[in-house]
Formats: sequence, structure tokens, C-alpha cells
Amino acid sequence: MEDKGYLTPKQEKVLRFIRKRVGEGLPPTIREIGQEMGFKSTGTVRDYLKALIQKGLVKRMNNKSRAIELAEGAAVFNKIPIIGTINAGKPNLAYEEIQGYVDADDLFLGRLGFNDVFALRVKGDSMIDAGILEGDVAVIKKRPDAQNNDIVAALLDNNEVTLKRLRSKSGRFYLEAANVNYPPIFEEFKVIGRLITVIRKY
Amino acid sequence: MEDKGYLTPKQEKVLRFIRKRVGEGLPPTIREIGQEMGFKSTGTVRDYLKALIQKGLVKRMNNKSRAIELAEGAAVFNKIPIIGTINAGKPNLAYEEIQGYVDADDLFLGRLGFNDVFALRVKGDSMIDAGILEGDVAVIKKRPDAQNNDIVAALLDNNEVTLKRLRSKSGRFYLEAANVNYPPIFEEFKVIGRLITVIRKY
DNA sequence: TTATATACCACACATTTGTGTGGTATGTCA
DNA sequence: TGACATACCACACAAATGTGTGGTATATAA
Repeated sequence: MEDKGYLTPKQEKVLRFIRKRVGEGLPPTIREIGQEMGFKSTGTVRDYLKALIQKGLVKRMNNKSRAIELAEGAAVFNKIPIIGTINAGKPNLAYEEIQGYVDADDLFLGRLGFNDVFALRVKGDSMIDAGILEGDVAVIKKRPDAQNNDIVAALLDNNEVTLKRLRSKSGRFYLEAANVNYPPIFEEFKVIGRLITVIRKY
Repeated sequence: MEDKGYLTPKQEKVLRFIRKRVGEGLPPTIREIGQEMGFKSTGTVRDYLKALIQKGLVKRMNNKSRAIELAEGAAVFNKIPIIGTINAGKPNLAYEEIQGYVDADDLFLGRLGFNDVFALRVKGDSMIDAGILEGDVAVIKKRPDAQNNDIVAALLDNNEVTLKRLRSKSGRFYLEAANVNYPPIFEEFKVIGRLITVIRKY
């Protein structure tokens, strides 16, 4: 199960094909894989699938057509390359040095359930020193284990929501803006969720 | 084809089920749809599919199992609710006032092709005043129509990449950091792409 | 009344698809 | 040499799945 080990070139090619097809919305049949790979026997494809299952990259359901699922680590659709780390301070990285790939979905939400997640569009500048600007989308995970120093969405007494950093001083929690022009909030509040992602589109 | 018109409640339910299954990676068979809907005949399901195809919401390939595709406008997986606008300045919005939904994929990349897009992880603090922090993922669209004031990924003479704001002064382009501690860059450079999205995970 | 449309069911049939058994050829290890 | 693994092929069979024809019941319009 955990023996991901090395994949042979052909095993990799099979996996890539499965990924592509799953990404397109229609997993391949055994014969379709065989055709893609140039195999003339369904048995051969099954051997490859067995190997991929063995290595924990793929799951299957029996007696169901196209029922091929990418296992945890292999579910990488919507891949975009990460071409290294850009240095926003002093440039220091060569171009086109692809470090790997990220799954767009993964990058966005990770493997959270979508049920506990919602998004808010940020208005105002009270979190500007934390790099959160007006217009950004703040993705919040509900009922989380929010801790001191986390940025949280909080419900205030007047039934309004605000995004602030959760702080505690001498045992008491309060909300702190990331902007010196805004005073801390000491009134009653309830933490709705914790900020897990910020997305900004230009 | 364009007669989306209204869907009957059952047609909507069928469409929802297809969406769900496609989102899960395995489109349903005709019989699976029938079972979900309580239909006892495959013919009934085919009538419904025909209606959905007629209305331009679904596409199919013949003689292929599970070959149901969501047409353009219907492909909305990964929906997360937007519960209004959060005010990071002064709280002013009621909780649970769902404004609508966004498609996670859409939020992330919009409807761009993935081919011209890549990501960089930001290092350093030269763009901090633009709300771009160390560790953020910068999504770049290649060979774009970069204009003055756009934030761009630029290739410098020494073959290194940097993220800066593109500026022009008296007809000449240069790169400007968003941090007073960094001087503008006047040396030779080539714009690789334009910053379209910033993602930060906490 | 007839005609037409909607909303289903029954069921036979063809095709697609998955399963299972067994085979050949090649190479490696002992 | 024998034992074993890898990498394939052939092919029969069963199960899943899509297709096609025709039926019933209900409502609506002409």
C-alpha cells in the first residue's frame, strides 16, 4: 500500500493517461488504456492497474465500468507548474526551472471538505499590514480550532462579521486589526471560523 | 440548442445528480440515474437526457458508458458560498447572508487555459506594500498584454526572475518594487508574464 | 372525437466493458 | 539447470451498459 517506490516509465505513462482522463471528467476503460499504450490484451492493462493499485496510486471498484479513482497523492488535476521560487526581494532564481506541480484545487482549498468552508470578500483596509487588501477573497473554515494569533472571521454583538487577528491578553481574548489606525476590539464576539486562504485576482 | 428555458423539478434533479457524480470523478450510467430518480425503465432516463441535451445543458457520446459531459454553463463543481462582503475596516455585514456561489476553479484561475499559466512561490519582501508576502503563490499568465502599472514576472539579464511592478517614465520601462527599501531596476529585462492571482494559505 | 405532448414502463438486443484462465518470451538469481 | 519475476498476448465468458421499439396513462388543444 505504501510502497510507492519507483514507477517504471510505462507505469508512469499509464498513470498520466488516467490522470488526464479523470481530469477531463471521464475515466478510461481498460481497453481505452490498452489502446493508448499500444497493448493488445486487456490482461496486460489489468497487470498495470494491479501494479498501480499495489503502489497505492490508484483505486478501483469492481465490476463497474471506468471506475478508476486516483488515490490521495495522485489526484492532481488542473496541474500548473511551479517554476521555482520567485524572489520578490532580490532576484535569484533561474527561469523555467520547474520544481514540481501543484493541483489548483489543492492549492486553493487543500483536501478540506467543502462543507465547512465559505468565502468572504474583503472590504476596507484594517488588515492591510497582514497583506490582506480590499477586494481579496478570504476563505474561512468554520468552527475550527482557532488559536491565539490566528486571523479569524468573528461575529460581533451587532450581528456583523469582521476579519481580525485573534489575540489574548491576561486570559482574555480580543480582536486586533493589522493597521495602526484601527483600535483593538474588546467587545463581545464569537469566532465563526479561521482564515485558511486568501485569494487575490488582478 | 439555446433553449435553456426552464427545467422541470425532476429535470433539475437529474442535472444535479449528474453534476454531483461528474464532480466526484465518475459520471453515472443511465441505470444509476434511474435508480437515483426512482425510475424503473432506462427509457425514461433516456427521455430526460434527451431533454437536457435539447436544452443545451448536457452532452453525450454514443455507445460509451458513462459518457455524459456537462455543457459549458453547467459545469459548476466545487461551489463554495460567498457569504457577503466582510468588512475589514468597520464591520457592517450580517452573517449568513449568502450572496451567491463561486466555483472554486473559477475563483482560482477563471476560464483561462492552463497552458499559459504557471505559479511561483514568492520569496522576500520587496512587494510587501502591494500585499504580496513571502510564501505567497503568484500565478502568472505567460506572454500577456502587460501594461504600465501591472505587476509582472520579469526575466533579468542574469537569467533570474523577479516579481515587480512594471513602470514607464519618459518612454522607458523599468521595474519598481513595492517597498521603499528596494530601488527601482533600470537594467535590461524581459516580461515573462503578468500576475493574475495571488494565493496565500495559512 | 382525434391529435398531440408529457411522463413514464417493459423488454429484447447489441455493444461495451470487466473478469479469469492460460500462454509465450525474456531475463535474473542461485 | 530450475525457480521466479517481468512483460506481454489470446480468448472465452459474464456482467454492465446503451439502444430501440412499443406500450399505458394522463392532460390539453382543435
